[in-house]
Amino acid sequence: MHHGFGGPPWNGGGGRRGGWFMQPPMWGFLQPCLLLILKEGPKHGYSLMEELSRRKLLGHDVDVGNLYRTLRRMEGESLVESAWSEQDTGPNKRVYQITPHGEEGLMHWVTALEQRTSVIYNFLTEFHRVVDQPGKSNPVQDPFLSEDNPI
Amino acid sequence: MHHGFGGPPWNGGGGRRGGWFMQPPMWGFLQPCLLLILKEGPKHGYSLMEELSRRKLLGHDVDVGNLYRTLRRMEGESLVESAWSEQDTGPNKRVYQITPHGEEGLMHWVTALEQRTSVIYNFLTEFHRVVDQPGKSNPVQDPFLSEDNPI
DNA sequence: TTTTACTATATGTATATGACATATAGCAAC
DNA sequence: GTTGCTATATGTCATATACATATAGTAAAA
Repeated sequence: MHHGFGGPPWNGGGGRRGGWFMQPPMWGFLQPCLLLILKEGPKHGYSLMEELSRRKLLGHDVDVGNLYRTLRRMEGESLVESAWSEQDTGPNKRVYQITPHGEEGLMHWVTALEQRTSVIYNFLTEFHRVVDQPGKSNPVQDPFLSEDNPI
Repeated sequence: MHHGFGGPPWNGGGGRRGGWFMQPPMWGFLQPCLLLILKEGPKHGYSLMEELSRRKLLGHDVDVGNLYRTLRRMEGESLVESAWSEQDTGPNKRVYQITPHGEEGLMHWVTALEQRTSVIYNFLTEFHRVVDQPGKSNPVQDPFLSEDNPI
């Protein structure tokens, strides 16, 4: 079934590439993923990308452009530090290291994600309470207003 | 401890109002919350706002401006429909009703949130694996590179 | 009567992140 | 010389949020 209206891809609008109901983005989640990997030890951008893919931390493909831009932003916010590593062969690498402020930021992200889990759990519970009602008919469709719904 | 650098409030940057490490936003989550409430029956914007606060579905305060803007966008995407309800007393109300396309969108959001839960769970598991290591010292701080971390 | 407060809808503007495309460069294999 | 991989980076647009502000009806308080 084709809907003519627009809107973002995760609402069935299609977006630029016409995908119906794609996954909405998990905002800002790239950052704590990078901090977590960097907490295990210094790494450069490309290997961070590979590690994100390998361990499937993000839940979706990594956008390389966003990865490098995010790392530079995080450096500007003193969450990470970088230094050039000159290679004997191949292009040089910019190696990143987590800072104490970055570790602090990671801890706060962990707290936020724990809270987020409970918020989602609460939503899904409410959803099933509303939807999985055996014997109860769906809410009014027509007429628009009814005595059951005093607005 | 005061950090001089900028950045968004959820990175400890302070933002406009100087709060350190506030919660990062849960992007797009307002929409499924509205759809869920509307699945129980038609409602107007202001009462949707009250219901969101009362049931604490969002996990944070509702921004009234974003609420009305989101409802208008959702109507443009045919997720909801609206009609003016003329009041005997007080200002008129624009009453929203969920559409079949909106119910479909809600279902896809539920799927997305279930996946999101597992992604967060995976992240938190990895985090505790990395951090809660009794007897293991923290990763190298200085020198920047070490033999333990062949980059 | 002016002010305050509540109900109700809406717009203006700045910001942050994501999605997608593109640019640059070293190096190796074919 | 073309393709492909490693490695870093910018350009541009879309989208949702945060915060401020505007408008209007009603009612109670000052």
